[in-house]
Amino acid sequence: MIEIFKSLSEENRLRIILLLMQKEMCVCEIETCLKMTQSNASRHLTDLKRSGILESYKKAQWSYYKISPNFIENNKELWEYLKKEIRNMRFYAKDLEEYKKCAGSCSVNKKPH
Amino acid sequence: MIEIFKSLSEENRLRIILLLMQKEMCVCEIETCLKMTQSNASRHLTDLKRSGILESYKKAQWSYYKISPNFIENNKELWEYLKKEIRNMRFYAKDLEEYKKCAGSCSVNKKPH
DNA sequence: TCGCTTTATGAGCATATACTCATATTACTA
DNA sequence: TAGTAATATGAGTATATGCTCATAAAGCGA
Repeated sequence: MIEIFKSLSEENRLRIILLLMQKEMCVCEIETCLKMTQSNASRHLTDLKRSGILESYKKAQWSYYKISPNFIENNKELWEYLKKEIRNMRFYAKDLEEYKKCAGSCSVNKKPH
Repeated sequence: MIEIFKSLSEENRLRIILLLMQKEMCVCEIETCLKMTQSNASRHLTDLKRSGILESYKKAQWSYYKISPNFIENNKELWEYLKKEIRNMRFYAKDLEEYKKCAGSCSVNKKPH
């Protein structure tokens, strides 16, 4: 439980969670949306994964991260609390706005096929 | 919310919360129960109060701390989660044991009256 | 009043955390 | 095959955190 609370007590990690509440994303999308360095995004994602809040899988050269269904299942009250309270965070509106603009900015979405 | 999570992500502060779930206590009782220095206990209590989790009042030379009813009211899901999950902490049984032994150890309870 | 108890807090230290830059690895693509 | 994109991670730095010892303030009681 302490590891979970520790992960949740950092603004940039909560911002990542807000994005992933919309849909799963790869590192470079998150990095772009939140305007953070690749290194920093990757480290926060690793942290959130280690505490069990996120899961990830690889597909070609991309690492996709998403909220862990297992986490939600095992931490129902906390998850409800988080969903409700994250709306009061100062980054909420701005980051959701940014999400709409930049989701799909990753080059995987730009290929003509 | 971040301040709350930050307060909750430290073992000694969770141990204090466990004690205060039983009943309100003064600093020196907590200090004795948890075998921590007076300074350390006081600082953790100040932290928990600042994040809104605890309230305190003074009575003679004692400062009594308790879980803030307001906090519980405003953070219902989180509180339920905490009550449930704190049972799984490694300090749970031991500290409750200690609580039974040392609650009331404070000199205010030793007066003849 | 004087000494004791309780509490809060300043100072200092060791460790943890968040961040950046640089680099290695892996996978795709021209 | 060479180059590009995406990702993870080592190294280094600045700041935050948790702890202790020492001290100050406030209240009680002999």
